[in-house]
Amino acid sequence: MRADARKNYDHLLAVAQKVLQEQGADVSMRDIARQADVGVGTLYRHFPTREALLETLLRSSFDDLAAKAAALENDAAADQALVAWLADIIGFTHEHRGILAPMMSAIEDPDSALHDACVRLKAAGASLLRRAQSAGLARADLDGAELFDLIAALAWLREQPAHAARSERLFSIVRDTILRVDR
Amino acid sequence: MRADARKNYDHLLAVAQKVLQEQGADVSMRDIARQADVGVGTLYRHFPTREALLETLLRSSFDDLAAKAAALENDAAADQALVAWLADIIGFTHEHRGILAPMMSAIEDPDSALHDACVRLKAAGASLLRRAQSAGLARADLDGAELFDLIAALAWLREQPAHAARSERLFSIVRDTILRVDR
DNA sequence: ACCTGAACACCGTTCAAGT
DNA sequence: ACCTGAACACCGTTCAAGT
Repeated sequence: MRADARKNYDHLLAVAQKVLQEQGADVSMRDIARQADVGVGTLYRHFPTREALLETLLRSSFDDLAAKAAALENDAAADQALVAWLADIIGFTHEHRGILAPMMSAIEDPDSALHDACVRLKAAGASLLRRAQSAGLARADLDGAELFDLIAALAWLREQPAHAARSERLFSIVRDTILRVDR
Repeated sequence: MRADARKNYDHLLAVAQKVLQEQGADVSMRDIARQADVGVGTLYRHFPTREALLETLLRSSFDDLAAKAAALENDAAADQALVAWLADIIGFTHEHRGILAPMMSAIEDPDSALHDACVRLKAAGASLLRRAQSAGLARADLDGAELFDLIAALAWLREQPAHAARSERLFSIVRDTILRVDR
């Protein structure tokens, strides 16, 4: 990459990170280019789609979540490992406001730049679930796709301002359903 | 209302109903006006906000849901009454693609034209829940707000194309959580 | 090779001007 | 009293023209 291009690329990423943090993942592409003092075309040249930008920005976070899942595979308590990871995912989507919608589209669109990251997350969750099920610590009649739906639904709720106060309560309800705990 | 205004109003409603059905509740206001062969200003004059239009279009459906809830209050099986009504709500939001987002905003915005309808639904659900709880048929540690969140989350899932195949399965999982059924 | 920004096709919403 | 649609301030995305 040419030096000027590299500089634009890096600067764009830095600015995008800040702007996404402040405005959410659905901020306008124009706004990002504007804040970076760069033509819109330059933004699109480096990141042909919003998903490509999000993927680049969040790659390390996705890697962290995958690594965390892998580490938790060796955790003694298979149920607590699963729950801890679910909480991490929800925390992640909550930190990155607006990321859920593109992720939900990406999971069924193999051409999306976010597709692989989503598939990895889903697989990691499924694996943790299977392990908990093998240990008899999670309900057996649940598969990875259903688990993903439940997490996505909780993540969506968490994005609703009205719901904020009940966030932890509902997480624990769903958690107990997954683990099949009676209280 | 003047005769020409009345005619525009009625025509606008008829066209909006058709267009919303085809395109979803987030269709552009411009498109509605265009399809109705009317200036945008005329649409805004009759319906100052998208919520006002939606409220008018769906008023009878909201009334039906409220009436249904009232009728179910006298149903012998308090648990089945609650579940049947939940299914109705989810069916309603699914029939009217795109209605969930404005409803979620409306419930915390007293100025929204949809606010009252949402509050009524929430209250109706809470009442059916209390009745089921009194009969010992629903878990006691759940309140109306939490129930509303759970329904909203299921309704949201149902709007996700990827989730379609698991829709009924997840409904039954959440249903059993609410009723606290062990299988 | 890369950048720019005008251009195109859209929005939501308002409001002066017309009937 | 009501209707119209241009006007304003935005979008996403592309691509000819410039460096």
